[in-house]
Amino acid sequence: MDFLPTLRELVRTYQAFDAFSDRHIRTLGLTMSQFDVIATLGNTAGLSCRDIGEKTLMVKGTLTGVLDRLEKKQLISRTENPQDKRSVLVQLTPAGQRVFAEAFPAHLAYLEVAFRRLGKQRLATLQQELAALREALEQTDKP
Amino acid sequence: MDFLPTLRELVRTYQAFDAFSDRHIRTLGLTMSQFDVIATLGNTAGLSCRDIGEKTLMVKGTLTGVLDRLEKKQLISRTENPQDKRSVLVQLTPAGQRVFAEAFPAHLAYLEVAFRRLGKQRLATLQQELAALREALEQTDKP
DNA sequence: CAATAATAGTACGAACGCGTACAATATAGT
DNA sequence: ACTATATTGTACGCGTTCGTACTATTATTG
Repeated sequence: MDFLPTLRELVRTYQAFDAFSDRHIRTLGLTMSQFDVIATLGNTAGLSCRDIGEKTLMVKGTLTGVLDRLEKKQLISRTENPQDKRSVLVQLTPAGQRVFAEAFPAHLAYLEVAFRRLGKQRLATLQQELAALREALEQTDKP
Repeated sequence: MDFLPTLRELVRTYQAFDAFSDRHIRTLGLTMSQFDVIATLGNTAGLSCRDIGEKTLMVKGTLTGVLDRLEKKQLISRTENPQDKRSVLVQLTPAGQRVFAEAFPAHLAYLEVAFRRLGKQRLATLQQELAALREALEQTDKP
């Protein structure tokens, strides 16, 4: 049973990251999910909900609401996709592109200050061990 | 900017853990938060909301709703604390204790299968690196 | 001792997050 | 071509999460 400290640390660290990131994003008038969508749409010609969901790890049901609120803020637009009338083309509006151009680099810089404290080596180790845990979790489900 | 892969892995791994844990807990008719509260109350003579919040990392506003639903399921009781009439003594009911006695060991065993795949050494490393990141995040906020 | 500040919970609104059900459209299989 | 199946997005309900405001009580302090 001595995985419990690691489990607790995973939860605590994720929560610390989430709070840290959130604190900055809110100063920009966005939520994390909204920022995530804008960051995903930046430098693209538009994506479907399915694509956005895959990249942001949101399920489609969640995405609908987030897009609704972004649309109300006039940061994104939804247009019909002529190739496939089931799907929707989601794009940044000019205002959305301005937010992206400003908020995205600012947020990366903000995060980098914290992450850089660890140093390249420790970041690499952490990534590797996290991936190992994730694979263990995913593999344990399968069979 | 090469902390991004580590950041992504943190999010993915946490999400994988969350989904993995949740899948099992739901089969017991509980949510993660509800389980968390029951696990915290197990083997105690009752705790205040404040105590529970500290251990589960929930803010009090969140806790109220979770406790409401546990009370409706008759798994916990809320009684007045005579020493301090502001605070409330939250305890497991007999039914709650039965759920604790059954669900808690079962869930630990379920989690252990996945975590054991990593081995003691890697778990220790992961815990250590996570803690380092958390401290970096917390320190970056302070000044 | 009275005024003020701190603390414990609850109430409430906004936004997620997930699962399920659903309508519209596309793709396969026959 | 025609039906069965799959995919895309939305609708909706339940539960969580957070922040803010509020009530009731306890501590502090002038």
